[in-house]
Amino acid sequence: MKNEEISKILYEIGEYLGVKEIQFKPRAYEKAGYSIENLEEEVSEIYEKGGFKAVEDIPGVGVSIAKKIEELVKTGHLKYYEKLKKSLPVKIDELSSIEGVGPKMILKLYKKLKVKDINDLEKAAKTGKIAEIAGLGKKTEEKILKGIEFLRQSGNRFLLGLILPRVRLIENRLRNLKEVDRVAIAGSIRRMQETIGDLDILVASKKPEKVMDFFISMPEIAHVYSRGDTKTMVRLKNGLDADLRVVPDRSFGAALQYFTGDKRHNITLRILAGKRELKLNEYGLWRGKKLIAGRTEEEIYESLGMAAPPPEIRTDSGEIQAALKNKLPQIIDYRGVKGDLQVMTNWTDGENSIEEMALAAQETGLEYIVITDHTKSLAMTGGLDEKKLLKQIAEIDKLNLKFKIKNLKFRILKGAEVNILKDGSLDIKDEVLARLDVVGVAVHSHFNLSRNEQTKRIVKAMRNKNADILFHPTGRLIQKRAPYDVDVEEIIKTAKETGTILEVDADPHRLDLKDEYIRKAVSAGVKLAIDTDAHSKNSFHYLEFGVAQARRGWAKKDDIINTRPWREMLKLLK
DNA sequence: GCCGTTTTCGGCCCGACTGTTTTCAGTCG
Repeated sequence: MKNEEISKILYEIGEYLGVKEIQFKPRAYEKAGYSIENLEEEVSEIYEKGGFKAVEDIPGVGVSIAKKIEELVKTGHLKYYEKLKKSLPVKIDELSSIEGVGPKMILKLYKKLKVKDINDLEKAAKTGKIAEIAGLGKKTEEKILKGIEFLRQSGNRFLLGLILPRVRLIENRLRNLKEVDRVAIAGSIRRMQETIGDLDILVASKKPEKVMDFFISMPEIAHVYSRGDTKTMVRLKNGLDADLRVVPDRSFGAALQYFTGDKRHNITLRILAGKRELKLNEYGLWRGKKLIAGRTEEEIYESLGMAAPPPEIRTDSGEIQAALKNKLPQIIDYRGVKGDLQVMTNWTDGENSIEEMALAAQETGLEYIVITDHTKSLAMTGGLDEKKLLKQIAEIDKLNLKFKIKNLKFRILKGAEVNILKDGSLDIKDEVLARLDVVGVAVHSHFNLSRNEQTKRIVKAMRNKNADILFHPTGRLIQKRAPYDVDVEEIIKTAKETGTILEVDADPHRLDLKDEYIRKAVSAGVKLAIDTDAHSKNSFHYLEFGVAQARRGWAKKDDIINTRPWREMLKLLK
């Protein structure tokens, strides 16, 4: 049984216990579920290797939950869970995913109307039965119907890369408003998560009514859920929910800290404050009624005895402890990347010529790019064979000469995105690969091999003495395609052993490697490259998302090879 | 049910908004 399934069951148990109005246990199960969801290793493997004790060592898992996990791993099911489901036969995860529907309402709806799932709920709402229940009303009924509709049409989250330009537009518009003293985007966007659920905007102002008026009159607004002087919630036309909070300037830092999250980070921080007889809320850090800090985030963290961890790593996974010991990692800076090691051109499936790509890269501040068109077995892109590759090498030599004459300080390096065949061999001859500056290798077919076969295949490719970088190592497309089944631990091990670089693909649809694997690779001493995988001259700004991904994986400048000038970068390759 | 540089027992984040039960419970973030 996979971690994903185990954590889902633990979450569900938490929800059942919540509906049954049992105290504190729901959060214990939720915590354990979260912990397991974010484990790098499979619980089944942990159990196999270290037994019951090792499972109990997982944070948030004690004797009781460890026993349940043991039963799940051993038998594939859990009697306790089955019993809960029988005692309250409702699709609890389904119902609680509806906006406005919580444990209390689920219980009421089941007791009065025998509502078991979304379809029952929709029927009950449409026939006006919900409004008849004491404590509920017409508006609740409407809200439920709206919630169901939303869940059906756009239940998923938004890709950060697709939403960020629009968000910055709104941010700048607010910044230019004279009633606005300070503005910031908080939440998952500030943490630069791969996908975001909603938009949290924070404003410091002495005239909140004016700010709210302006906000709800913006052209992007589709619907206003609620409007207050401190908090307004809206739905944007693109389907994104947005919250605007207005706070006094003296509380701006506290609010920014609070709304940036994530939730676990904040809970741990508040408990820490409590232990020092302080109270932390979105208005500040307090000793009794005395405001200790609140104007800036920095002064809040400082008053708690630490530097502020970068938002990207605020996940309560060691950053607070590191900060308390003054050992926060110096993670890579957003301007730290000097070159792009995966760039496509119109020689295959890119839109622009080599020269156009080079000039566009230079405009965004890069010092060099590697041209990495596809190779011959990727027929749909018109992949290059040995002969064409040699021709491209000659073309790049010419362009570099041209740049030199023009006194342009920019270097185009020669490379390829070489296709890994089913058996792990490469589709370009070694003697031609040897003439390239950078050889990227990648899987583009046979995604459905068994874990063992897929891992062996990729490991074999990595062992090729010309294979410098493994591009988009797990092949996932966020919200579209799951990663292929591969043992990433083994890939990391092989990377270390062979000196193969692992890529952090910055394309917002890929962001591959994932943050947890980046952290793992970094701590194993494996070097990484952040590449845009650009197929057009307009895609170099993807670098930001790649850097964000690397930051979330605690990667430092030194861990990323293309933070170096190109000559030094090349020295780190095989 | 979990956890501990206050604790192996006694705690568990906390404030805003809505709807409805006119003084507050439920939900959310």
